[in-house]
Amino acid sequence: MREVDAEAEVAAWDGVEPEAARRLLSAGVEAFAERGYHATTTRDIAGRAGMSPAALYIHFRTKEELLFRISKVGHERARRIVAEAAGAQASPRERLGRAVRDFARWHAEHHTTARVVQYELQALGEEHYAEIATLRRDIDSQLRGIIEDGVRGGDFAVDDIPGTSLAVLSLCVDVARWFSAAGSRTPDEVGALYADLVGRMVTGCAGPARP
Amino acid sequence: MREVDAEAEVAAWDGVEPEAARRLLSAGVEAFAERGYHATTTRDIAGRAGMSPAALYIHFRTKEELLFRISKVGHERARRIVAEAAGAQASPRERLGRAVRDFARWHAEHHTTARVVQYELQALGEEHYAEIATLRRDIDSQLRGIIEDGVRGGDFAVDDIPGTSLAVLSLCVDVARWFSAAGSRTPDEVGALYADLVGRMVTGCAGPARP
DNA sequence: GTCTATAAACTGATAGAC
DNA sequence: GTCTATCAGTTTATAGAC
Repeated sequence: MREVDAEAEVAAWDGVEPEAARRLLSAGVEAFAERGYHATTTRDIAGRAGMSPAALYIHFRTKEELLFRISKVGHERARRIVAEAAGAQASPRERLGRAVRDFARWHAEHHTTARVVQYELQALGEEHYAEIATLRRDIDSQLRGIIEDGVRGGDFAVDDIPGTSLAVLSLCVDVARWFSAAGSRTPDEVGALYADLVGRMVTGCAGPARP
Repeated sequence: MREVDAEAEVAAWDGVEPEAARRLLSAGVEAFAERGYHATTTRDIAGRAGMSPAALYIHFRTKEELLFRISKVGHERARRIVAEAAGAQASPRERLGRAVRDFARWHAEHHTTARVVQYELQALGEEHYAEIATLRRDIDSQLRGIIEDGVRGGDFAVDDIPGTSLAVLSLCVDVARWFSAAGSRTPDEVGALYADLVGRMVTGCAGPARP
């Protein structure tokens, strides 16, 4: 199980050269997700990648830069997922469903990477954080745009658009915290469940037993 | 603002004696929430409490024990909030609304404490973690119980009860991550918004524009 | 109970051989 | 590019004076 996960995460560093840098990024994701950035030592990362402690500094200037590279690639992937759903030729309800399904599923399937992406921002330096924050704002506004479209067109009944948008994003992001590959739910199931729940959240109605 | 927050958090350690231990717990919450457990030094905690580094070890055996005390008191408070709503004499819809409103509001109002409670579990030792995990399972089952009651009585239309329960809990917990006292929402407003959103989540209906 | 001083271990990062 | 060896600084925790 662990090795399968590690393989899957290695595959995500397609553009990175040389191979040793990819191994270090993959080892970093594993270690940061497991223990947190500050509890992880450069020795641990290098060891997981099968190298000496010094080898890390050939490919990354500092431990923080390794984190930044992980965070950047992860955020770009997450942004693309939401942007593709938001830009699709479909109704707001279908776009929202797809955005939530794919975004939540990504956080489940890549929960190790997602955990680092979402919960280790604190450890980034000021300039690196600013760069990541731009990506995060874009993800936020893509999602809010879908909801705004739906409300404008009468598809959704939402009172507090920024609040609902924030809650939907928060719901999906937190999948990274609780999801476990050993648990009873597959990433696909999480995506389907969450798309359904969010669909209900944007639907105002006087259904059964609603006062 | 910082001093007001600090005062508010100090008030939470009512039962703890002596006063120096309360100051250390309060300083620990502040520091852990700001930088994370592993990035916080015992020097920093003691400094914030106006003491020398060695003074911490008079009141706590280790830094981890300080974290455990914070985590335990926080989890007990959170559990009580959910249990009181779950045990109220009211309809499932009212009990769920109250549970979500109060639980989400607590995570907003006490977001520093809640951040430590929810995001520093990793740093606990094995035995301490096991003790906390019991409290967490209880919170989980209290909430699921409300939803089960509602489904049984026909008040709620929920397909996946454990999944919905997990999502509701996750939604509320993650408030601690994003909530900022400087933001535009008050804890009361967050509670009201979340109670509304969760109310919709458990309502199946063929409302406006739902396929 | 609190302080100053310090032990003992570990950490991120570098130097220089190969 | 990678290694071994190591520096300089920091960390948790303790010893002993007051």
